[in-house]
Amino acid sequence: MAKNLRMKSARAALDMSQEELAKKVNVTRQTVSAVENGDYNPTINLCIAICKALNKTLDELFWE
Amino acid sequence: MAKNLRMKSARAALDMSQEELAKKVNVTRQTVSAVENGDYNPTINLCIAICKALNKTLDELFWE
DNA sequence: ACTTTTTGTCAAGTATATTTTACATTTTAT
DNA sequence: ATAAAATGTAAAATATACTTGACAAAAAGT
Repeated sequence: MAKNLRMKSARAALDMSQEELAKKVNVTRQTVSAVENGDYNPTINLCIAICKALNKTLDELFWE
Repeated sequence: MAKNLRMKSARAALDMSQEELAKKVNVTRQTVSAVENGDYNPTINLCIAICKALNKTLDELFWE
């Protein structure tokens, strides 16, 4: 899978580390890293939680 | 989880059965049924495939 | 230069998404 | 009314999302 640069960028715009985001969405830092690097296929609930934490919508971060 | 009535409605609008949709997105009919009934938490790739099959976006079918 | 924070990654384990098989119920068509 | 198609659901098996613990490397701060 491809890297999610939109997510990485949205997180950077809020000056938030992977660990901070991970804590906010109740997953591990490794999971956040894997999602950003396209290493796997997250569940929709995790995607929604990430969007809310980054003030974005699904289309903005995960639609093609 | 709550039922996904927007998805059910979008599928009905195309006069498509759960089985037809399932075939298009390469999952079983039971999985489509479970997603519509909110019985679990699908992966983002499945959600994207469903959106494409129903000519909708993630925000239209899965965002709150 | 050094320290601290952040990130990438890996291996082994656990939780859960998805499949398979199967049967009952509801809806639609004749 | 009856048959056929569509849907709900459940138990057991498999695939994979996610965790835990750990180490190395890159980036940022002093």
